[in-house]
Amino acid sequence: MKTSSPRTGRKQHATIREVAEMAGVSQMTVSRVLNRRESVKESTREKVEEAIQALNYRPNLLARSLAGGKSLFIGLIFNNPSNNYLGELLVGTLNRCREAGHHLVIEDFSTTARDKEIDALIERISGAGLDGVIVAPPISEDEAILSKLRQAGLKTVLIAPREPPANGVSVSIDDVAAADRITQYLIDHGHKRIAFVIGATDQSSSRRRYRGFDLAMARNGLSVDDNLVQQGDYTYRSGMLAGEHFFSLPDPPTAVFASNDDMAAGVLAAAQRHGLKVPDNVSIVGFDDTAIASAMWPQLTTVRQPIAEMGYQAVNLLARILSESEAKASERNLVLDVALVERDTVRRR
Amino acid sequence: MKTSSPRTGRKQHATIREVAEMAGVSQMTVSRVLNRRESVKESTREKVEEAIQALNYRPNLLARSLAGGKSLFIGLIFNNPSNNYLGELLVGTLNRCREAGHHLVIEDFSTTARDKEIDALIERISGAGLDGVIVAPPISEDEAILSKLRQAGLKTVLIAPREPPANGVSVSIDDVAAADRITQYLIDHGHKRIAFVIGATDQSSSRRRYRGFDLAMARNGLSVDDNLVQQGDYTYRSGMLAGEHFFSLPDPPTAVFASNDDMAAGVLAAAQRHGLKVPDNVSIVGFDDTAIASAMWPQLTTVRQPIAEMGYQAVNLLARILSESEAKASERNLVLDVALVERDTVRRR
DNA sequence: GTGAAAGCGCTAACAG
DNA sequence: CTGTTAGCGCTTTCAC
Repeated sequence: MKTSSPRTGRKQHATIREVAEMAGVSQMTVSRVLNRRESVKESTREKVEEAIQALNYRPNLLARSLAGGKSLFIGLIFNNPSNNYLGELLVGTLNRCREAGHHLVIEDFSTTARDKEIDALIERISGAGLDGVIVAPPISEDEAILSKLRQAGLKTVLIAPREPPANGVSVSIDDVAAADRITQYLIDHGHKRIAFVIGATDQSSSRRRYRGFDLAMARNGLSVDDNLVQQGDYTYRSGMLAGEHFFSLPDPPTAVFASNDDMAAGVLAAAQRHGLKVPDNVSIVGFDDTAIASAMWPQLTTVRQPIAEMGYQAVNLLARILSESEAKASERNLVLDVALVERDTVRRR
Repeated sequence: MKTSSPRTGRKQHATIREVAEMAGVSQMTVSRVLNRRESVKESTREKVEEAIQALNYRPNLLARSLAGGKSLFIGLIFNNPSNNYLGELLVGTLNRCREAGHHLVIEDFSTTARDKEIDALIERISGAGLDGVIVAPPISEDEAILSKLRQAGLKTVLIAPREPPANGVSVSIDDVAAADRITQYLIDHGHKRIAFVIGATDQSSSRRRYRGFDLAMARNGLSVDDNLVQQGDYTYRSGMLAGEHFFSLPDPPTAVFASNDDMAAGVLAAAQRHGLKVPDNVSIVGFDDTAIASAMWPQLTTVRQPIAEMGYQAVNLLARILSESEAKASERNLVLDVALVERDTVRRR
């Protein structure tokens, strides 16, 4: 890179000074209209805006941040670059960072298994002069790492953590409400014998999703047959096993709600092996809307988290707690709504 | 954000000036040791380095970029935030950007279908003052968009394009070599009757992967039975159909190579429906190592692209062509190696 | 309402 | 080998 001037485009970029000259005002005035601040006479504002147009002026973010003295350096900690999550999370996070003039520093904790490595990584990020960090799942459920982060004195925002942290800040979805909602969707489609596959016992979301299912059933006066609830572990295989069980029953369910998409795909495979057509003979829904949901056939009706939005909000939250003198426990645990994704695995009964 | 000072950490960050004072030298000297440039007397260098340590000094990237006048603004164009690709691509890209002090501006072309929208987006990014753009697949195969980008005068680097662009710059993998390699892997495991599922006809990678398969078979003196080559379209369903065909044959294959993971999953489903155990009775391999490859059971042996690395190199390439006066057609099309991911769907025969 | 001056933290260019 | 002088493009502070 031997470029001699910044932002080397084909045309040298206009600066605030040129705009000021052209409009016959001071840089300060231009800056004020840029930041839509306080009093600027309507007529001068117009002149300035014309000049901006004419010069195709764009403020230089670097200079702005440097002079302004705001502009945070935010770390994003994750542990699996091929996670479906990550792309979207980065999109939302990056977008907000750009808007607000912050800088995102990504930190890959993938290889982290042993304590020593964790320590090294934490050392690295706390030495990097980051203002705060956003922690993506599943690290946001990893108490070992979280506590070390806290010890290092880093401000953190957790994405979809196990529990809204007592004294922390997080953004998550309401698993209970989401599970309730998709169960209700099944019920609204005339299903009464609905089976459920529970997620991994070591993840808190499993319990919450089960609770949501239970709630919806109860509210509709539907009983939950013990035979129609199977323990899974969020893997395809466990879903398949659960399906085998359901479809071998003398009175099989007309619909199955699996706590994630992988298990739903497993249930589907089992159904097909039993000669059952989906959705004609049995309806299936999942949770998460990961890649497999649209890769399988028929495509899965499921529920999706607003992941990009979560990243976006996480940046906001972090910026807020960083600027607050501390305290103010309000709105520290943001809960976002999910969306129902209707595809091809549910049929009215 | 009402922070009054930049990089608001708990401790105010040290500046180059403080380091200079502490070491009893000028800022320039500190800057020189920071940039490990030219001649600095060993003894002064040491003094400076001590001061840096003592103050826990980190250079401010913003200031560096602003003063240095380098620092590019790079756009990354993609069209599917939940693409498996994207997370990793962003990781590599972002990492290199940070190292080099560049800035990444992400551009989502997801909703882009009609010409008008494309125009609007292109307008937006060419107005944004970007120095250049990196184009992720599958947009990198979209001639309509590519030509408009070119028209707008934007410098581009294509990731995994249809063909190495005649007059462009790209980073890709060698599909032929990769397909050849995994076919050879199957052959090395004693397979002779190997079936192949071709990818979508409208994607160039399909042809290349087929060629690689063919090459390996020919080199090993193995014939390719017409009955053992089926046309697919990169979907799960098409893989399943191909599998149905293969396993209904009087003399079914002992191994199947599907041109992507989704189709491989479909083949697996067909095998299981035919009562065939994988990998005991039949081996299966895929291509891409997307999420489904480790979600299915047994987990899929496949081939994986070094996606993060591709992003990293794309930034390098872009920076290079931006600084070159133009010309210099060498090394404009970087081809990276793939990795074989051995999992549980291949058995020695 | 608007402007002038003084930097943000760093590096380039030229002296010495 | 090292220091001085000028900024990078913007915002802040404080006058007017």
